[in-house]
Amino acid sequence: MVEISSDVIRGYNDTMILFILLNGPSYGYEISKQIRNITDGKYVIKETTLYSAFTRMEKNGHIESFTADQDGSGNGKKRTYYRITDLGMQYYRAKCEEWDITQEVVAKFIRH
Amino acid sequence: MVEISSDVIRGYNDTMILFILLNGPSYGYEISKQIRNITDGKYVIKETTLYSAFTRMEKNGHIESFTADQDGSGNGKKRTYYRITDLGMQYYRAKCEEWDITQEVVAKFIRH
DNA sequence: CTGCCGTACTACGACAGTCGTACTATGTCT
DNA sequence: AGACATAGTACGACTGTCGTAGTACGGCAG
Repeated sequence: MVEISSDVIRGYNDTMILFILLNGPSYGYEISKQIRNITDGKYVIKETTLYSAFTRMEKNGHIESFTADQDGSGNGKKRTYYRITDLGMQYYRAKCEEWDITQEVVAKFIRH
Repeated sequence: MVEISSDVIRGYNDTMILFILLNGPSYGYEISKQIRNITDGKYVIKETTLYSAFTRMEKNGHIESFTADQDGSGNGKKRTYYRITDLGMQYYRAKCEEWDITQEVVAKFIRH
C-alpha cells in the first residue's frame, strides 16, 4: 500500500479537522477515527499532530473549545470538544479554493 | 489570485525538480524559470528552497551534479548542472503514485 | 562611465508543523 | 490479571521552507 507522506498533507490537516467540525462539535479521539474512516485507513493522523493542531487552531481563532460530560450520566468525566468558528469557516473555504489550484499545479509535474 | 501555501507543495518540490530533469540535465536558475513557466506563474520556487533541495537530493542520491561551461566560448565560466539518477527515477515514480492517493484523500475533505 | 537588471548562485539563522517516545488514567472484555 | 480501546498531555528532535544578505559577472540605458 502506498503511504502518504505527511509533508503533503501538512497544511491540510487543519482543513480535514475543520471539515469534520462542519457536522457539529467533536473531540480529538472521535475526529481521528473519522479521518481514518473517511479515508478508508489511507490516512491516519498522529495523536500529537492532532492535539498540537487544536492548540494552534484555537490560537488562530479557527476553532473554540469547551468541555462537556462524556455521557449523560453526569458522573463528572469530561471531554474537550471543539467547534468551528466563523473565521474557521472562512479559512476552510479559502483552503478549498486553494486546493483546486494546488491540484492543477502539481498535476503538471506528474507523469504516469 | 489564490496563493499556494508552501506547506502543500512541501514534499513535492523534489518531484517538480525531478520532472524537469526528465528532459535532461539542467541547473538552478533554468529549473526555477521552468517551474514558473509550467505553472503559468502560479508557483514560483524560492531560490533558497531550490538550492537546499539540490543539496538534499544529491545526498539522497536522487540527482548527480557536474560542472560545465556556461556557453561554448570556453571562457571558463562554469555552471553546476544536475542530472536525475536511477534512484531519482524510482523516487519520482513512487511520488506520482503517491500523488494519486493524496489527491483522492484530500478531495474527501473538500466541499464547494 | 555609472548604476541597474538579469543571471547564477552561497551562507546563515529562524520558524512552523510533524513525529517519536513516553506517560497518565479509566472502563471493558477475556 | 492483562490486554485493549478511550482520551488525552508533555517534551524534545527533526526537516523543509523562508527571510535576509552577500558575491560576482555581463549587458544595456541614460
